[in-house]
Amino acid sequence: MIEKILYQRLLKYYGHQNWWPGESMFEIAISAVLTQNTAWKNVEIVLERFRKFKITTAQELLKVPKSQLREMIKPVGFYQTKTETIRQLSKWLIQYENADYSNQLSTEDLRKELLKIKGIGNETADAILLYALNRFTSVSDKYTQRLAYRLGVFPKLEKYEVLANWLLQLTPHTVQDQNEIHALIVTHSKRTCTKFNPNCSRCPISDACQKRIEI
DNA sequence: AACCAGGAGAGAG
DNA sequence: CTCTCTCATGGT
Repeated sequence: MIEKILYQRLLKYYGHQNWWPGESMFEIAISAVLTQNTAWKNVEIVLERFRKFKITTAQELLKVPKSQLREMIKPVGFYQTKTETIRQLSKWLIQYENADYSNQLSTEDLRKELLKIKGIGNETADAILLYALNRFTSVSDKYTQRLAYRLGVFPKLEKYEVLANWLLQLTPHTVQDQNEIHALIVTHSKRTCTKFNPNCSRCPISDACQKRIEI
């Protein structure tokens, strides 16, 4: 089964990804929102601005006037909605950090809280849980969806929950492995299979590819 | 110059 | 439940 070799193949070929590329819990959480349907390069522009203006904590972000915040994050697109989302997320992070019971809350409860924030959906919530809060969960996305389909794991493009469970079966049950597999799938998809290449000469899993069609 | 990028929400049917 | 629109900038 492809499940047994996929993780090993990707890891051997691409190496450890050392995700998430952020310098703090705050930066990782905020950038998870900023990168929604946006190229990471645009997120880097905004992160650099934040560092330049000393916005390195949730408290500092909330001090910035909304109008100024909108201008600062323009490069990532959807700047009006994302401004509201990162402000609400910042408020949540402050509450989370101040709560003594934060470590007692289950990952599922934290997930529900994050999903209440307008602008945070399944993928972003899981990304924050896994990469910012070091909680055990999986992060699925469109790349995972297409990859699983092309490998013949599912006969169609499956919904988030199904793919999230597939990822949990794919690797050992640790935070680090889920961290790695999602990063590997993103890296792999960006480098070789964003557009389907029927030759796939530099694809480490081309022999396992069953559905050779573009979706 | 269309098309996509490390999505999500609202509305229609 | 699934489909379709919308939000928006920056790089190919």
